[in-house]
Amino acid sequence: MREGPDIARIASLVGDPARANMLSALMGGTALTASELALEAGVSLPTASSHLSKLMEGGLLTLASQGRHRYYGLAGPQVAGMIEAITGVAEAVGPKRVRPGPRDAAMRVARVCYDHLAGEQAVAMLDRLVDRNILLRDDKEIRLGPSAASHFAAIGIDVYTKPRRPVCRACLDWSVRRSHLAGTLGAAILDKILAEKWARREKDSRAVVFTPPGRQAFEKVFLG
Amino acid sequence: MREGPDIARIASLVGDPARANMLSALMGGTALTASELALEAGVSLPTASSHLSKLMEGGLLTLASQGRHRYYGLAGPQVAGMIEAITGVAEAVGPKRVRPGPRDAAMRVARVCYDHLAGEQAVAMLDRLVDRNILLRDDKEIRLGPSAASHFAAIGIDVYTKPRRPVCRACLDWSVRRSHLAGTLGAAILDKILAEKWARREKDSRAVVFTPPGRQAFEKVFLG
DNA sequence: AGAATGCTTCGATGAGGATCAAACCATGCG
DNA sequence: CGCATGGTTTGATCCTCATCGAAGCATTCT
Repeated sequence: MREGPDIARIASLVGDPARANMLSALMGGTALTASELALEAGVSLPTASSHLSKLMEGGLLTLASQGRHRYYGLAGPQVAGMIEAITGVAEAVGPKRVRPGPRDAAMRVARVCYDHLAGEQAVAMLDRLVDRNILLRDDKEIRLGPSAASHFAAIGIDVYTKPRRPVCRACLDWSVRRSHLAGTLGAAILDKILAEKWARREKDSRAVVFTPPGRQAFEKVFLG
Repeated sequence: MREGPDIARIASLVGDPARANMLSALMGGTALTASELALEAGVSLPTASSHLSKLMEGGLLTLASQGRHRYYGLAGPQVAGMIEAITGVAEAVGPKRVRPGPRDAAMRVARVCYDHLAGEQAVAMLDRLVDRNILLRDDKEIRLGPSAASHFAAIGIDVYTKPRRPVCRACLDWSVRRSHLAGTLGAAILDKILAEKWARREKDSRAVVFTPPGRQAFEKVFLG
């Protein structure tokens, strides 16, 4: 008999289809209401509510009450990382789909990972930022380079304020299998991309689709 | 309703206590027989056998038949990574144990992670190898440095033969939260440590305990 | 061949948990 | 207020699946 952290408890929380769908939906990064999650999971409201209590009790979700709305979100980056790891195995092990549907293709290029950008574009961006010495990569510990503050300030992102979460973090990309940028800086960049309308979120998907001029602007700023 | 890789299927496989215990046991890296796994999981042999079929069908295990023995092992590094990710969340979310027992302390210093060394010692080792330019770290992609071949050849490890698995890989350490060395080189180094009797495996645990002279030898070779 | 060991399959049992309808709170609106 | 909307709780139903004893294969040892 083994001891230690109760991994079965956590895994079984993810192991129910309804809950798994809810968690996948929340990987989009935006917090959702119980009704929205019920819809995503394809179950009735009471059922969803029951599942949400369990996920809360298990510490996988956070809850923000606003008036009569209650917004559920992932508890943190660690939980998001776990979901990605499980997704990776499911992808590798699951039925090899002959044709990767069009939505999958878009997902590989750019998608939302919790609160930051993932996919080929995100990996390329981090590589380029490191090449230009704006960020310094040393193991998973990504740090700000000397010119980082001025560079990001120029595009309206403040890297000085120090919140609880680290500014930079590496996050292993699910499709590319290399790291992309997470942390508050990664989140701020995604915010910027959406605020500038360089890209829009695909409905009911994590995919992020750049507009032609948006892509140009993005490349100018981050890959230039 | 969501589509995509069936994450619930994978997670529910890990979500049963008996199966979770088996997988945890296999994180030790050595393949085990059905009877050994039944003992680990605290279930009868028929029950264990049933669980093992499910894990096989789910693609989480590999099977090597040798005579009348059937050795079950983890299907690969990706599966091991997933287990570590889940363990991390379970640890973070679970009941904060006031005192980390002595076994936990040993685990933090050095333990087996699938087929290579993990823990503080392993992280320190990788850092030092990178500092000395024996290995080159660039993102998760760790590569051999110019002097790697001769350096490892000197201690009887051949880094030339190219198997299917990559020679070097970074693996995020569960306790230290930084990367340590995985891949065939990581596995070879662990083999060396155990072959030279610098350390021994703690019984029924993933902990690795160095002997005083063994630690000295290890530090001389890898941290020197 | 016969016996012993290692493991899987079969069958029956039982418990946990997913589900939804209906009833029940809570907040916001007119 | 009273009604509507968003959410949770309760209760009853149903079904999956974990469990183990007994029997069945397979491989090795003598």
